[in-house]
Amino acid sequence: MTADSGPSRPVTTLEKAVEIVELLKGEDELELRDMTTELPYAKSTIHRHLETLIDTGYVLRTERGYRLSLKTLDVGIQTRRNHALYSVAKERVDTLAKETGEKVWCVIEENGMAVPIYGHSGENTVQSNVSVGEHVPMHQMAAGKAILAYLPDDRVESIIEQHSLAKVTENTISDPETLYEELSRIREKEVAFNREESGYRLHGAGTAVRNEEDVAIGAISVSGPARRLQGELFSEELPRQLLEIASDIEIDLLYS
Amino acid sequence: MTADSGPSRPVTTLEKAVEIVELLKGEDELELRDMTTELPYAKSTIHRHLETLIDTGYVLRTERGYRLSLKTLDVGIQTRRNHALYSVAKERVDTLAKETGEKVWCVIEENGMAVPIYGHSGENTVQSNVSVGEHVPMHQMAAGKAILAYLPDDRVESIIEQHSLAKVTENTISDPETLYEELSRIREKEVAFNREESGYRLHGAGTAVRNEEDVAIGAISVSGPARRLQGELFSEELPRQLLEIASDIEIDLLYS
DNA sequence: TAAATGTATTCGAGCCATTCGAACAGAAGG
DNA sequence: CCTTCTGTTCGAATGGCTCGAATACATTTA
Repeated sequence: MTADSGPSRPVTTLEKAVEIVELLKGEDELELRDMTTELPYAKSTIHRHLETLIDTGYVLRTERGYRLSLKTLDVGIQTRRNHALYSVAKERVDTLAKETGEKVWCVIEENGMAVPIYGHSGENTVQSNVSVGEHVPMHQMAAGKAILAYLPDDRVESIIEQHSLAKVTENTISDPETLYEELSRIREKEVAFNREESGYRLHGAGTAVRNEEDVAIGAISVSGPARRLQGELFSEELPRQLLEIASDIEIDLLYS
Repeated sequence: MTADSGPSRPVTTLEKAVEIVELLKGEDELELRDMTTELPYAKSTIHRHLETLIDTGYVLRTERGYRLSLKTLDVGIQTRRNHALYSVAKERVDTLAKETGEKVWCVIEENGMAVPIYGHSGENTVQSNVSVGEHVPMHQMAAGKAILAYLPDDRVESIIEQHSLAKVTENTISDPETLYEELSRIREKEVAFNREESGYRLHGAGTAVRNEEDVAIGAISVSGPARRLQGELFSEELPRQLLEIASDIEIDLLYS
């Protein structure tokens, strides 16, 4: 464990509030009672926290409980908008989705996790296994692997260490050695592939978007049914389109 | 002032944390120094809060400061997904945007404010003056007025009292009497119109989505350039489409 | 290179706010 | 009407938050 174990003197009151918010996040609404059973704090303590959260506008009182307000959505959307990659990638993602007919994602890395910050569906898009804002293990996505391929070695190591390589399908890379080989293969072609590694019947391809130092700041990926994403389209056509869009975005980022 | 002035004994530590988050929300990134000048707390206090927020994953340390992480986006998106209206309205909004070629919104009310929770652009959509998650005064939007028209009188009164009727253009309704007249007119036609009331050159039309007790739980609206949204299309065709979609959504909500 | 300036981070001590538990109120159900 | 369950209020105590000062670190200036 080389990872930092956090601040020496955390603000425990704030930690409690975060626990409450994360509890509410999972459910449509919760009663005070439910929270007292889930959290090791006195009923009155949680109640007072909730009152404060209501006062600040982040929690709403419903007929039979409490839920998070859409002020959380406002914060999230603003945070996304503040990302350099988002604004320049958005329209290009849209057009690529139209061209390919498949789901196109813009993904960034955060705390060692892959986070889709924007997605656009094409004409034929099927239900996908990720959604905006979700934090997904890097090695399970084409975009995540593409980013890993262009991160400093020590970062890659610490990410693997921190969140081990969980298997979700037969094809998921769960061995560090295999992953390292995969990453150098990705660097060769500049494209990462996902062949049913995140879910059955689903394929994906992604390319990193890099800064002036050649370090990944995100990735663009296309995902869809394995049945459609195969053959030359998958291994040649899509990569070409992805490399083009990534290059365009890189240029936009440099000169804006 | 009939509004509650908040809890008698708020958790001030939590309030401080919220202030920090809201400060970060506005900017791409902030240094600790900036925050000490903006907030009346000791440098070490803010520092300790930030450390805790980093530990929980909601704040990231950048090269030269701090910013909110995309965990906030995750929370916001989840909150939206938990909304009953969102999931049923989404696809219908998409199709209406395709049909009309204009921007279509799904809006709900929260704390007396109109909040667009989902928007889909059509073929000809122009840049709009609101975005997802933003909290907008009810009287400035077609959707907001449509919702107000189907809220209990006392709620409407308290909303007007709480957030007064700010003018943003010549046409914005800023007088309560005029607004009440407008609301009864909306109830007659079941459709609300916005004629350059939220921004110049922009028109909009919206209809409320109501529950079994005929109380608004949200609204669907179409907005676009005044030049296009006019004449019979604006006053007849769009309202017909909106009423249909709203009715469909109401049925979906009742039987699901 | 060193000094100087401006940051961030650590730490001790005091005191205030948080926390708890218990008591109260209010709703729901039998 | 009583019982049970959930939410709300309140006093007291103590433990954690806050502050300010001191330290460490980075960046600029002479």
